[in-house]
Amino acid sequence: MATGHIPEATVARLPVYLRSLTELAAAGDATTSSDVLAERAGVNPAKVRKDLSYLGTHGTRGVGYDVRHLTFEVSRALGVANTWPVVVCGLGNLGRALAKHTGFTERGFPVVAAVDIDPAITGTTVDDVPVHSPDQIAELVAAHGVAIGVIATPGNAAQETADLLVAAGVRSILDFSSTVVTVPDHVEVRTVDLSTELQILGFHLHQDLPPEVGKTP
Amino acid sequence: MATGHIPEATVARLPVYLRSLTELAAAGDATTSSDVLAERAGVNPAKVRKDLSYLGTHGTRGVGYDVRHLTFEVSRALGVANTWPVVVCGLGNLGRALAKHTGFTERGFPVVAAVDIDPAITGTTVDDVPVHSPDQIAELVAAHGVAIGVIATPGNAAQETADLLVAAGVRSILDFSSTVVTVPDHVEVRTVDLSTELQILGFHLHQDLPPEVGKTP
DNA sequence: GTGCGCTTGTGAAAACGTTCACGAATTCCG
DNA sequence: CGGAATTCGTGAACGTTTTCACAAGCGCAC
Ligand SMILES: NC(=O)c1ccc[n+]([C@@H]2O[C@H](COP(=O)([O-])OP(=O)(O)OC[C@H]3O[C@@H](n4cnc5c(N)ncnc54)[C@H](O)[C@@H]3O)[C@@H](O)[C@H]2O)c1
Ligand SMILES: NC(=O)c1ccc[n+]([C@@H]2O[C@H](COP(=O)([O-])OP(=O)(O)OC[C@H]3O[C@@H](n4cnc5c(N)ncnc54)[C@H](O)[C@@H]3O)[C@@H](O)[C@H]2O)c1
Repeated sequence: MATGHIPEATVARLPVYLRSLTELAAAGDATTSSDVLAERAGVNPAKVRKDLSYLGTHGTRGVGYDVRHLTFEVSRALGVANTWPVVVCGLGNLGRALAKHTGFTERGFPVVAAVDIDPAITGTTVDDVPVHSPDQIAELVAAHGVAIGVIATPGNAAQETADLLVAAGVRSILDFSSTVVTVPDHVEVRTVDLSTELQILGFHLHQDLPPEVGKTP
Repeated sequence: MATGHIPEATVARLPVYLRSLTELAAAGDATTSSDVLAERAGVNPAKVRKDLSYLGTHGTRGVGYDVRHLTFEVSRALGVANTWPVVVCGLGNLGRALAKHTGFTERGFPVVAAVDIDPAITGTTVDDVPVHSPDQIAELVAAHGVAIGVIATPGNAAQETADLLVAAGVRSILDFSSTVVTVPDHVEVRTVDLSTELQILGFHLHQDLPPEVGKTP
C-alpha cells in the first residue's frame, strides 16, 4: 500500500474531508467514521473509505478513524505544511475580493503581491497587499518564491499574463478569465469559470421543465 | 440520434465551445472544424466531435461545421435563449464583485437583487442592484422569477441561506461558501471552492518536486 | 474465551468518460 | 469522371471513477 499514486478525483475531495475533520475536532470528537465523514462531505461512505485507503491504512475496523491522526495523514498527503505564496494578477472587482480574502493565508496561500496595468493603482496597497505593474512579475516571483499565479484580468489580457507568469517561473495558475490559456507542460492550469457554472445550472433548469413549445413534437 | 440525453461532462464543455464559436464568428469565419474547436477549447478533437454528436448531426463530412448553424444548435441545447434571474446572498468582498460583474447579464443571468444581513447596506444599491434583507428573499424570488441563488455569505450562514432560497422556490444554487449545504432532491447545488482549487494546485506542487526529507529542517 | 455487533479495507462489478481508428460523405482537381 | 484529400460520426477499446458487497479485524459483554 503506502502512499503510492492518488487519483485526481480523490485529491479533489481530500480538502473537503480535511475541513470536516477540523470541524469534528473543534466539536470535541476524538474518533469518527466513514459514515459521518460521508454525511458531512456529501458523498457516499464507500467513497470516503476508498479515498482514505489511498493514503494508507489509518482506520480501525469496528471503531472508525482517530480524528487527530487522520487529520495529520490527510494534511500530509495534501502537503498543507507547505506555504505557497500567491500573486494575483488583475485587481478589478474579482482580484480585489481575492486579495482581501483572509481565508487563503490561513490555508497556506498568502497573497504576497498583486499586479495591475492601471497606473492609478500601482504603488498602492490593498489590505496590505502591494500592487505592482505587470513588468515586475519576474522580480516579485523571485523575491517571494511565488509558485502560484492567479489570473483575474480581462480575458484579452489572460494569455499575456500567463506568459509573464510562466516566464517568471510560476508552476501553477488559477485562471478566472473565461479563456483557455496555453502553457508549457510543466505548468498546471486550473480554470474557474463562473459564467460556465451558471450556464450548467441554466441547462438543467431548461431541461427539467419546459417542453419548449414551437419545436417539433 | 436526436437530442436525447447529454452527458454531464459534455454539458460542462458546451459553454466553452459556444464561446469559441462566437469568437470565430466575430473573426469572420463561416465554417470551422473539430480540430480548430479542439485547439481553442484545449481538448481532443475526437472529444469535440463526440460532444457535438450528442446534439444531433450538424457537421458536414469533408467540410466541417457551419459556424452560424452550430452556434444556434449549441445555444439551443444549452437553453441560452432563456433568461434566468439571479439573486446574490451575502454582499461582502466576493458578493460585491459578483453583483458588479456585467458578464453575467450578457449571458442571460442578470443579478436582479442582492441580500445581506448587515443593516448598514440593506436599502442601498450596488451598481443598480438593490440590497435587501434576508427575510425578503421569498418576495424577491417571487417578484423577479428568480431561479438561481448565489451564496456568498460566510460559511456559518450558508445552510440557513440555502434553506431560505429553497423555501422561496429557487431550484439552483451556486455556493461559494466552502461548506456542503443540504437541499431537497429537486434543487441542484454547484459548489465553487476557491481554497480547494488552490489546495489541489498545492498538492501537485508538493508532489512534483520534494522528496520531503525528514520533517522540519 | 467465545460470540456478537460494528466498521474498515478492498476486490470485483458497474457506470462513466476519453481516445482510437476507420467507414462514410463531401470537395477539389486533373 | 476517378482518385486523392478532407473531415465528420461513431463503434469499440481503453482508462478512470463510483458503487457494491463481504471478509477481516476490533471491542465489549458475559
Ligand atoms: N467579477 C466577477 O464576479 C467575475 C465573474 C466571472 C468572471 N470574471 C472574470 O474575471 C476577470 C476579472 O473580472 P473583474 O470583474 O475583476 O474585471 P475588472 O474589469 O473589474 O478588472 C480587471 C482588472 O485587470 C486589470 N488589467 C487589465 N489588463 C491587465 C494586464 N495586462 N495585466 C494586469 N492587469 C490588467 C485592469 O486594470 C482591471 O483592474 C474577467 O476575465 C472576468 O471575465 C469576473
Ligand atoms: N472573497 C474571496 O475571494 C473568497 C474566496 C474564497 C471563498 N470565499 C468565501 O465566500 C464567502 C464570502 O466571502 P467574502 O470574502 O465576500 O466574505 P465577507 O465577510 O466579505 O462578506 C460576507 C457578507 O455576508 C453577509 N452575511 C452574513 N450573514 C449573512 C446572512 N445570514 N444572510 C445574508 N448575508 C449575510 C455579511 O454581512 C457580509 O456582507 C465566504 O464563505 C468565503 O469563505 C471568498
